[in-house]
Amino acid sequence: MPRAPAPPPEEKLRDADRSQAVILAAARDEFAESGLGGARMDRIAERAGLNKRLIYYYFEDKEKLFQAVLEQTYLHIREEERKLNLLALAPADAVRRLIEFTWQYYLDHPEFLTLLNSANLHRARHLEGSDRVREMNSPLIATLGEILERGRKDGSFRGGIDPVQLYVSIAGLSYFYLSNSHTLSAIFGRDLLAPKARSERLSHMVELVLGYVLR
Amino acid sequence: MPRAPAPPPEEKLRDADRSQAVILAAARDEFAESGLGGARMDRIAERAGLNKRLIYYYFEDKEKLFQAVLEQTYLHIREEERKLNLLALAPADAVRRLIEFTWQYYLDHPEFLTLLNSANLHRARHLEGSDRVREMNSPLIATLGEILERGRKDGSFRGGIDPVQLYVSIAGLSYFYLSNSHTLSAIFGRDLLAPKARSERLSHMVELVLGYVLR
Amino acid sequence: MPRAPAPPPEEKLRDADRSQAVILAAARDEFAESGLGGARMDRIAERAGLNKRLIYYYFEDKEKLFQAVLEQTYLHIREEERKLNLLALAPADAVRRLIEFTWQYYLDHPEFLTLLNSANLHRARHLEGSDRVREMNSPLIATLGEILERGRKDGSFRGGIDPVQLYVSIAGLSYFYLSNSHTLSAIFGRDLLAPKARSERLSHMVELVLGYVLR
Amino acid sequence: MPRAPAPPPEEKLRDADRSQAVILAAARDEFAESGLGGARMDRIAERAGLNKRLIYYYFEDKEKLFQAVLEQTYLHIREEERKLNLLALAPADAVRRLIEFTWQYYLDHPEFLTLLNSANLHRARHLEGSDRVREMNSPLIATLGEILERGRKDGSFRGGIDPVQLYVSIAGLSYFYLSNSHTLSAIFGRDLLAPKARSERLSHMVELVLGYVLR
DNA sequence: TATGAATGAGCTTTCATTCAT
DNA sequence: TATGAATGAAAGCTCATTCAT
Repeated sequence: MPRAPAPPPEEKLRDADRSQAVILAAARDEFAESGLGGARMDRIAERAGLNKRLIYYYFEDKEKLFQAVLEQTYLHIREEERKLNLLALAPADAVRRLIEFTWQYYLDHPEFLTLLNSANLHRARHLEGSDRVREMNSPLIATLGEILERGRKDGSFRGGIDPVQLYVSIAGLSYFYLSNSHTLSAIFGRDLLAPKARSERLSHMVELVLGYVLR
Repeated sequence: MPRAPAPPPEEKLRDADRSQAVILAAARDEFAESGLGGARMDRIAERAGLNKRLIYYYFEDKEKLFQAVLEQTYLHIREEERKLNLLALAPADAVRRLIEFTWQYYLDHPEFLTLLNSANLHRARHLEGSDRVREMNSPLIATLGEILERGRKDGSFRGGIDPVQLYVSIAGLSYFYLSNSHTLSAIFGRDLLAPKARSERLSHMVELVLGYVLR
Repeated sequence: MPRAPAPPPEEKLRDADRSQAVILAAARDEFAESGLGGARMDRIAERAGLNKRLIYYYFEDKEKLFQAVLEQTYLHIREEERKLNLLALAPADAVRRLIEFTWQYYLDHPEFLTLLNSANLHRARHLEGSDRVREMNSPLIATLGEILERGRKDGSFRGGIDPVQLYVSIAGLSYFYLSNSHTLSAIFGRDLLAPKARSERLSHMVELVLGYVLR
Repeated sequence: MPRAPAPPPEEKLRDADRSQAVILAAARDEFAESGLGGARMDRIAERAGLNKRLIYYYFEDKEKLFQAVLEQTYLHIREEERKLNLLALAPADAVRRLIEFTWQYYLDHPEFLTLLNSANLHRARHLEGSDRVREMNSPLIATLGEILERGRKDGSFRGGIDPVQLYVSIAGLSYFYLSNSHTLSAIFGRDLLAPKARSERLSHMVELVLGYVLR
């Protein structure tokens, strides 16, 4: 037979994994650029350099693929957050660090914002029943709760702060600014992504949040 | 919007104006529910109770229709904000009032959030070159600037606060919570839209912002 | 009543005629540019500066309008031919004159060519049953027959020439060259509409036809 | 044509090639019957017995499909002309043979006429930049030039005849008669496609052209 | 595991035509 | 005579998905 000898099984397996990873990355980019409704399976295949049929082979359909992308996306940011090792810092430093990280992560991963928007446009139906996602996210809240508790105990933080509320606020302050930066820049006639504007935003957010949590 | 709304000569709108208004309302709902990519011209026509062809007659194509919806949407919230008459209040009350209004408006008009998301997914290309939108939005920032200035002068507010930053923060705190409420509820396993959760959120936002602006 | 007094009846009538004429001219241009299938009633109305509904009022539908354009077109060329007063010329001069006229008329009225093409694409169903068209065209053949007969009698022309065949040949020699000039120019890599090319073509045609009819 | 026709590895065309060929044939018929504007993609698919989507898969859009049909059409007539092997005949016989062939080809392939008409209605924009078409057509002119040259040298033909002019005349004499046969039949009240009329036309054309080229 | 060929349903848009005045 | 508003049908084209290998 004219075909080259098949690669050893481990390598074949790796190819399969690699294909899935390549598809996921391509899908993430496409969904991020065009939203769920605007994304095209054809383009995802093209981006991945793989046959369209293969996407269906691995991910069943477009919705499931989007869900896989979402899960992977959450997994990534939560892993990065874990690496911050916030509990090793003084409470105020930990809060500041979290704000800085969130801001920088959103800046570095604009796809995160659009993917979340898409997920929410569709009422998070892609997350329903995904226990994995909840498990992924609870450690962050637990950590933030611990930080707030420590701050309260050492007298630096005010009491009664809900870690979920605080996390949502920290995320929202960066998220809205960046997610809507095009609209806001057009509306206010001012480039919100210019370097100076960025650093001013970060300062503002840190002052705002610390001004609140510090007693 | 292709035609300036002429004042109706009689007590009833002319059919043409009425049709355009009906189409705009239907389009707003459809775009809000499904996003730009997911919206269907068929469904917009059906919602409007009018022939699909008429939409093209008045609005040229889907993109232009979306743009018209966006402009009308901004127009509405800015008008409502103007009615608040914030400059008649004491600075701290004005800020609190703006937070409360923003929160309540987003709650009452969930379509505002999704429309903005869609606009941003498409990098605000629907607003580019729309001078009208900038003109609509600048008075709000001017008002907020005046409030901050008054507060600083009477000694109640800290100085150096950029009204654009503050506005973005106020909006973002409500926006993220509500826009992502489905995702967040799923993630944190807690219904963020329950009445109690809502009022807690509002308190949190007011405390956060006032804790920052008040000297 | 707030309306200006109606214009006197003759002027009104003239307006009606004028509108019809304007529509016909607009339709002729549109059909000539885009063919029957590609012509748009909207564009015809726009070209005419009149309401689309009026076209239907006067011409019933697109097909009938095309038919009216065709008839008017034939009427025009046959009238021009009649003005040549060919019977006042010597036979050979008359034939030469007819060739020159045909060539120049097609050059001046490119719409004539495309209208004919459209009519033929649709198998002349727009002319069927149009007695007017036959009546219009028979005088030309009669005239040409008379010229051939005179030439034969005075010994300058060969005998046995069918005037219909000759007319078709004269028309075809100009028609194909001009009607297909774009295609032929592309094919032969040579601009067939350049001034020199034109005069060469006319010489060629005259030589070809006179070389045949002259004994 | 999007793909060069690969020689089939087995005796049967591969499905892809066969599908493309079937689509081309169906498109040729539909365009010939209805023109470019009047042709319907649905009907082409139906004629081909294939899914409409497949047409777009292979030919991108209607315009490109028309272009592919045009190229194939030229290819065919030029191939048939080449098979005539005109250079093996005496000059006068060669000219007569070309006239006869052209006449018969147009009779046998009425679609050739309407396709050309459509192409010219659209100003040959489908041929622009198609080097292939020019390459296809130049050999014919070269051959005709050689025939004229031989005739001149052996004293039978007059000199100074431009092969392009002669070719255009030969084509035009048949083309106009057949392309406009419906219109002309209606106009002159005489069936130009009856057997007797046909043979008279052929005689007329041969006499006309030979009467010119022969010294 | 991987692919090119093929499809049905449905999309946005267009069109000739008619309604109401 | 003249018009702006409105429409049903159908057009070109696209999409997620499946077939056959």
